[in-house]
Amino acid sequence: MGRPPRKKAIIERSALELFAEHGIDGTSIRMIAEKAGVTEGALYRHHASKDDLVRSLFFQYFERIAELLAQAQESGESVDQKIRAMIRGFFTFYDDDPKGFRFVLLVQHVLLENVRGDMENPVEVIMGVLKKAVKKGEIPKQDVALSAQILLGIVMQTAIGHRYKRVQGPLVQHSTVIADACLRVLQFRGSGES
Amino acid sequence: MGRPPRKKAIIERSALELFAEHGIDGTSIRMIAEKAGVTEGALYRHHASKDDLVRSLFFQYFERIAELLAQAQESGESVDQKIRAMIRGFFTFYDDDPKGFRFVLLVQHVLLENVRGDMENPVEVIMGVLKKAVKKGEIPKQDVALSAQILLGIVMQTAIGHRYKRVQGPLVQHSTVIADACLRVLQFRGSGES
Amino acid sequence: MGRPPRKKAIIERSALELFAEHGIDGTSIRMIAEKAGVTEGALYRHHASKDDLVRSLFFQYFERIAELLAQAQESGESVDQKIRAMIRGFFTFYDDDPKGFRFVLLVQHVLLENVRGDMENPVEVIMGVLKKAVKKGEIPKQDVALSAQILLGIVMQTAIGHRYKRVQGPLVQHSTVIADACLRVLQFRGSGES
Amino acid sequence: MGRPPRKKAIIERSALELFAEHGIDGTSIRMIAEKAGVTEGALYRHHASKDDLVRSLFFQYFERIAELLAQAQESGESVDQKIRAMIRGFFTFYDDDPKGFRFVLLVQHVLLENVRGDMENPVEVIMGVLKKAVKKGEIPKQDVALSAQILLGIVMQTAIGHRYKRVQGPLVQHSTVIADACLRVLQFRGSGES
DNA sequence: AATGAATGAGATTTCATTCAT
DNA sequence: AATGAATGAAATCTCATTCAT
Repeated sequence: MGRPPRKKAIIERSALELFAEHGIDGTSIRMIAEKAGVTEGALYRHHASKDDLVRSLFFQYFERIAELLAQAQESGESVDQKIRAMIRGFFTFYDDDPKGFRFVLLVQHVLLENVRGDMENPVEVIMGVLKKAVKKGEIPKQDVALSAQILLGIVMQTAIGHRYKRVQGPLVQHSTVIADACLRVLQFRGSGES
Repeated sequence: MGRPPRKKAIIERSALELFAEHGIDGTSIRMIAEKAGVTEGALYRHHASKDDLVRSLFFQYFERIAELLAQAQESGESVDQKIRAMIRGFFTFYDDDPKGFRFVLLVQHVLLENVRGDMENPVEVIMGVLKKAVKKGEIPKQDVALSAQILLGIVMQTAIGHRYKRVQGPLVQHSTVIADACLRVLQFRGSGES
Repeated sequence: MGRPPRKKAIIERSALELFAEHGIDGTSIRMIAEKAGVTEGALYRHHASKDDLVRSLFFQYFERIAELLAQAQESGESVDQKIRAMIRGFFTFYDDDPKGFRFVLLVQHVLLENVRGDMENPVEVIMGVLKKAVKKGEIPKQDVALSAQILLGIVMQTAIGHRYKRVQGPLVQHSTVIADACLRVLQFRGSGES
Repeated sequence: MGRPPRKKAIIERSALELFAEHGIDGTSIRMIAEKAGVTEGALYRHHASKDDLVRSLFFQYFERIAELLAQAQESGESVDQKIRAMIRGFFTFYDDDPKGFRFVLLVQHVLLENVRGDMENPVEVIMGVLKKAVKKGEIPKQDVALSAQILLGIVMQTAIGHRYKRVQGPLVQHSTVIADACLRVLQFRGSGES
């Protein structure tokens, strides 16, 4: 069996960390090669181009996040359970790999437009949850597209705030507070707080 | 005595728009000069470097936004009035100059760390409002730093969603809905919505 | 009467000092203008170009040095008197204006080729003195061109050594020692030392 | 495994010759690349910058000259033998590679200050020889630092004079005359010239 | 599978000089 | 007489990519 993609994984991780720290354009092929302990040419055995490397990394993460949300969502019955599970899942992901998160944050603006319609997509997953909740009467009728954006904003900004030291400690610790805020936004009146 | 610097404003606006559209690294000095109708060298009379140009533009906007929030905040008596005024102000700013907003969004991650402590700072303004509201008993005791991040996230993501066509129409139209959501997050029980 | 060439002199002195410190190419028109307290354009009222400025400064010094040597030479009767006077004169010049000397040192290689045959020329002055001394039998027959180079080398290197702190104190203090060395080179057996 | 760096030596020699002819600032990277038959970028594989290239070339020569003098010095017993050998060695070096010499002459003023204390240094070698000669009583007590400068000046200026056609023929031909002059400067009374 | 020298295109920046004011 | 904005040309350097070894 051997371990064929050893170098490939090292290269990708090196690239990711450099991208997260210096940005895409601030990271040269040479920097990646150096950090990965290979030469510049070797990179092209695994990826057709720098652009291809970035894309590949982005979609890996993008899919992983969408999947994570989808699974979390399935794990709960009611909206509040689903939302809580999703937020916990997302924050755990952040705590495990903050550099990965920062990378996604950086390239989202460039690459979101390339996301194919048929791909698992975090925003779509959230909207799906909200639509079902409205239909089931768990939350009042509302502009679910807008609500989904708001939830996304809350979660993302919490993570960004963490990066700039405005939010302290592991993010999972804040899961409940954040989830509560989200549910208030959605006007969920459940077993909730209050 | 020398010629008046007719081109400075044009250069800055051209730069801003290109930065907003193609990103900082995606915009070359040549592109800016071309769009502004000057030669590349002309740029360096007004700004020491590309970096300096970016910085200067960012801080212009940064201060303008902080000021806008500070003024809006003063215009209201109660938290809810303040919050509503701030959001309306911010969304109006966005509607007037979406490119400016997009630019700020792009560079914030690079430049936020350079913000001096003595500068007007949007996050500080928001936190100030929240602290006072807690003290006055308008909203329950809470982690105001975290709450400020949440509000910021809600507002920013709404604007981002607008850019990616997930939120439609002028943003001011959504002021009330968004403000309501923010107030629910803060657990404000006022003259509130229904 | 007035004082018309006030600015011109300031500009030239500023240029000279900057050239001496940073070299010709290392000194920009802007630097000179700044140091002289005028604007870039103003420079072109007094000198047609940067090149012209450099040339003009060089020939001013070049002639002054040649003249200085010529006068010193005339002040003495015998070779040794002439040589001693020339060296004392040259070192006094250096002590009075080391920056001027450094400037001349810098540009000599570029400009020596442009020296016109009819100009007063330090090397020619020295050679004239030597030729006459040979004719008068004060010193033995020798390759006066080569001897002139040697004398020049001794004097110049003493000045260079001063700049690099290998030779200490005002250069005039070393006049006698250096002149003695030069006379030994020329095999002058006069009232000489020992 | 990669291609051997066939062009490195060619680049360095091309650079040296252009520097010698047009000066450092008068030589552009493009000129060097063109002369060497490579593209501009190729230069940066072997040297981090133009400055680095200049430095590297200078120290190569600087060390070679210091070594040459050190060896010549060891080859002789008495001062006069040492001095004669050093001058012969130096002039041979000049005759073999006048462009290299001219290059060293050009940059010495810029780079001498960067010479590390632990490097072989021509001036130190000369001073060492003189100190020992004084101690052995071969030459009278004197300011050896100043004497070393004088010897250096004599030798250097001879070479400069050669470049400006004031001294003719291969320099080695003048070794004896120059060495004699140097020994007279030092007041060496040996088997000397009559 | 991998190396790293070399390419080719482009980026930022500098600067002597000109010229409208 | 002077200003300083703007030009135009060039300089240094970077970098994704290719390819001989």
